[in-house]
Amino acid sequence: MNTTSEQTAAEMPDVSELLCFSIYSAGHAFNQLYRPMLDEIGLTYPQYLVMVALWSRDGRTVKELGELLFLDSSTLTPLLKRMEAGGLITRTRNLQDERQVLLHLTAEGTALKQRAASVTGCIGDAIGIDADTALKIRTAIDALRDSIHKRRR
Amino acid sequence: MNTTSEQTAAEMPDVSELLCFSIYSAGHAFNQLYRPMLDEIGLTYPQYLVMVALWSRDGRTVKELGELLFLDSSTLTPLLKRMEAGGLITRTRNLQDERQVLLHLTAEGTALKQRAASVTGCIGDAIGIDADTALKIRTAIDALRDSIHKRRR
DNA sequence: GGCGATTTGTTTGTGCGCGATCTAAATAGA
DNA sequence: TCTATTTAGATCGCGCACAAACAAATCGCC
Repeated sequence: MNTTSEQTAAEMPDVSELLCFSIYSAGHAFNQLYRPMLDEIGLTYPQYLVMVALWSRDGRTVKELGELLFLDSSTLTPLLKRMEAGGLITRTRNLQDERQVLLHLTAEGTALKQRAASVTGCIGDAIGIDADTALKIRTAIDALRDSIHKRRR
Repeated sequence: MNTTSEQTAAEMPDVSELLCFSIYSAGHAFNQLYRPMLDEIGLTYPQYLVMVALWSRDGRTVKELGELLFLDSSTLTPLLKRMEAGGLITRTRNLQDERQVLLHLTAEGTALKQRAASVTGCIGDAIGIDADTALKIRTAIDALRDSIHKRRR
């Protein structure tokens, strides 16, 4: 008996027993649940998250948005360009610091919030759990995520 | 007061309050946690899940694998081809039903299990939660995912 | 002021992930 | 038997997601 990788074949758990797989597949399920509703307002799921972030506070920088969504600028730049091309947001350099790009909602982007509100409501109905249970799950997962991020530093 | 989308601006929750976002970002965190370890054995995270599935039962069809992992053939076919090119698995048509493709581990693919065992162990240490808590989270998320899948039928 | 280090965002290349569409094999029915 | 339907995979197009490499602006420090 030792602590190296010389383990018996029986020690590899089934894929369905991995916590990471539960989260992985639940993420896909949410994506698929949102897709048809978001299709109707012309958003992808990550774009929807960007809009939610900007609806709550307009004029963020790419970096701020990335820290909020845990996404890299190399993911956000093309995504934001597509949203700009779609007329939802504007991307302008900050005149006080030309390194930064400021993100602002257009009138169209702001107006979309009303239509998106019903999507958010539908999701709540669809997942079929009460707010208290949802909060408990969310708290546990957020703690897990933050713990992982901490260990990656 | 009515039940249409005419809601006040205040009703859109912050992105960090969305359960779907917690799962979305935790999924990314897991992916980033696994990546450096899986890099060393030449696997991506979805490829690792395929390997775990085949280590527990070899000779699955693409369809069976897709049902287990909740992935479409349009995702799996190219992924499995890359794994075949990498010498981890073989893809052969089932002679009893030529529509099916059987997936079998190569000697190299089987051998990789030993090295992967330490990865799975490292993850357990890294996330820093006890098995009981992990099981509770997993059960809740799995129920959520299945509930979503049920409503999409 | 000048210059190296840091910060911010972009580009590039690779690999998912999925809807839509297609092909071939198997099956069901008349 | 012969055709219609179903099933299993493959292909295509698009949009993430991220590492690595890059460019430009700013900061720190003299």
